[in-house]
Amino acid sequence: MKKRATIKDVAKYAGVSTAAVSYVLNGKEYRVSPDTAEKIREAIRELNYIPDYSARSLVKNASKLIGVIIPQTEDSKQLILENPFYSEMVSNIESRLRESGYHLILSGVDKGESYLDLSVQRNLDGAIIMGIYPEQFYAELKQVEIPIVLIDSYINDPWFSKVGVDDEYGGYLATCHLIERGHRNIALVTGSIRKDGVVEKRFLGYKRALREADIFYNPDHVFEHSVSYAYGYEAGKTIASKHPEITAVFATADMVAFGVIQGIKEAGREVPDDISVIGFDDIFLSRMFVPPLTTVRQDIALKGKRAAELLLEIIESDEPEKIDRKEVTIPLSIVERQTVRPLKPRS
Amino acid sequence: MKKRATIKDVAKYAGVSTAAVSYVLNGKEYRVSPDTAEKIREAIRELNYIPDYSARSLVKNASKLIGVIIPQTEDSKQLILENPFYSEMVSNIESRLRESGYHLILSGVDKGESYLDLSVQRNLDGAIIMGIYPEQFYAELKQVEIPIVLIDSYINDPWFSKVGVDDEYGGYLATCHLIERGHRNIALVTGSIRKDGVVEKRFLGYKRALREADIFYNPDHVFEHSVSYAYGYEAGKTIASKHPEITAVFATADMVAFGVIQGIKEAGREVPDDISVIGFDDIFLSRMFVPPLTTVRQDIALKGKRAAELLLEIIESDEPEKIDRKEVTIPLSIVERQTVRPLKPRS
DNA sequence: TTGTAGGCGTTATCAA
DNA sequence: TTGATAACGCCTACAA
Repeated sequence: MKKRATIKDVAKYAGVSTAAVSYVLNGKEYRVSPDTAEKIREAIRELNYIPDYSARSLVKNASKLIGVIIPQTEDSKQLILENPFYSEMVSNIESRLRESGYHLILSGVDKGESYLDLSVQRNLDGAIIMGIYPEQFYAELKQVEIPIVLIDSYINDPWFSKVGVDDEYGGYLATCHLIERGHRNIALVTGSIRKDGVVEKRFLGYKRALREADIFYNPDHVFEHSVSYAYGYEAGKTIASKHPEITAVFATADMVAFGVIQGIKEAGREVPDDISVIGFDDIFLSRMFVPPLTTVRQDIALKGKRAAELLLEIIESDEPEKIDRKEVTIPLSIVERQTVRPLKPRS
Repeated sequence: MKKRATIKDVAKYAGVSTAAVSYVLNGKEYRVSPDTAEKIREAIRELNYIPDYSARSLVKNASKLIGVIIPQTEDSKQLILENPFYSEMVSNIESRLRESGYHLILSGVDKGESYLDLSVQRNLDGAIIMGIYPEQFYAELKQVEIPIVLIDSYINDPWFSKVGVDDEYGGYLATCHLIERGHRNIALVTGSIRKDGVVEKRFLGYKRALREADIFYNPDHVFEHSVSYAYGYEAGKTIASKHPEITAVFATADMVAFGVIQGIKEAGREVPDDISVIGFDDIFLSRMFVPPLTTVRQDIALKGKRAAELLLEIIESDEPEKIDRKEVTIPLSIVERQTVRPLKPRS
């Protein structure tokens, strides 16, 4: 195997010192005569020289590596990447990062494990984190002192930048949409309502909408378990078969909504004729679902892109420690498709 | 910011040399007295020492980093990760890799770009590549001389290991399934048929099945463009409205099948009552689609896992150059759900 | 069983 | 404008 060319080889080939080569490599050409610069560039081309980022990372203490963490499945094995919501975001993060010359290490984190290892082993320049983790997890992360942006998190710590949506408002919007169409017995189907999680906020929005409409909040109408198609399916069946009073459901994620609809059909009832369903996220599948899903739309691609940009902004500032942490909120809107129908003609 | 502990700090703290520390770090404890070993371990714990992989990569010439490449969208911006087929695979690759202490750099590669840069910059220990690229791309990759496994590729080069399915057979299976149920006018809806691509093989299988059943192959019945929901939708509409003779379609990917079905419905006809549809892949959505999709199943998770294992096997062998490249083929089977119906009672 | 020292590929300091 | 040379953090002969 022919050894790869190092900076020394280039220097020798061009008849200069390694320092000179390093200069032209790092945009300090002004430190070198145009003549030698050309010779060096020639040598680089000729030898097919490509710098070693490990060596660079060692001396510059910057790896051009960004960590991206996404939640894992319950059994804590696979990434939850199958959820289009995450993959769409990762995809956009990657392209934005690559555009700026950074690479992305994609990883899950085992339950109880810390991300400390990876981030210091690899000398990460920054990290983007999706999902909710134990407090402990964030505490450790802070110690590493690398810039971090949290996606969809309500962790309140000035060290972290955040991008998310107004989940409470989203929940409110969805529920109002249903209420305005005459529904009063509205179920909530959702993943587990953890303190300070997005789901809790959506839940809060749901309750606020009910309250403002003077509808009695009925705990029996909230179906809480996991954000998955499978659970939605279960809940849908239950609702359709055991809760004739329920005429509409708000599912806190599109994937869950799909399950709910399927479950309802399985139980022999129709959407939206018998029961209306509204989702949350507007993943690209929602458009192609049958029937197309009415949902609370957020711009997922934008979310990923903004997260990447926020991070880069901090990393590339002169004083990363000093720069203000930001919080960007992606707008929300209802997109009406075909899973919600007015219960009765408006009076 | 408190500096991170280095091996020197550990050595000093434990009152030994850096060599000793390195020994226990690298499983060569037999070179050290149990006593000092304990002291060292203590120091590591105390100082929260975590080795720097960059430095390690430099001296060991091994980065514990694996590159994973997935195709990009046509506009060559985002990754095609939204396609659940890919995300499911990536997810499984990641978990298998992490299990063995490797990390994954996820990346797309711009049209015309090479992957050379990334792989040598990062000193990748190996790479897993999905999708089809220009010949040139593979040629360059070979030069880097790192172990590589190709997923779903028909590139024929002993340097590359491969994991895939028997696509020709899959296409054959799908088409036979339709023929056996009395269909004779069977459309093929597919991404572009490139030489040596999986799609071409499936196309070949389709033709073989027709031939064996003495059905005339009608080029007007193949709809070839891109593997996307959107194109499937177009094709579905066209088929339903302009080709009354067609009673069944074989879509070469589930995502396309979804589009086809939607298009057919849009044109006012029903699946499977008017037209039967069979897909390919069995992504997890196929189960939850309405109606549940009949399709050619491949175990996507297994595919990712096997790819990772194949790669690790080569990397961790003593003589990576010598080890035999392998080709693993994931089995295929038809899973009958509700989008295909017999055209007429069997005679 | 232990420690010394050279080297991995870069960058950056400091003289020349 | 140049070029030695000392880091960076780690591993591994080689000596002791």
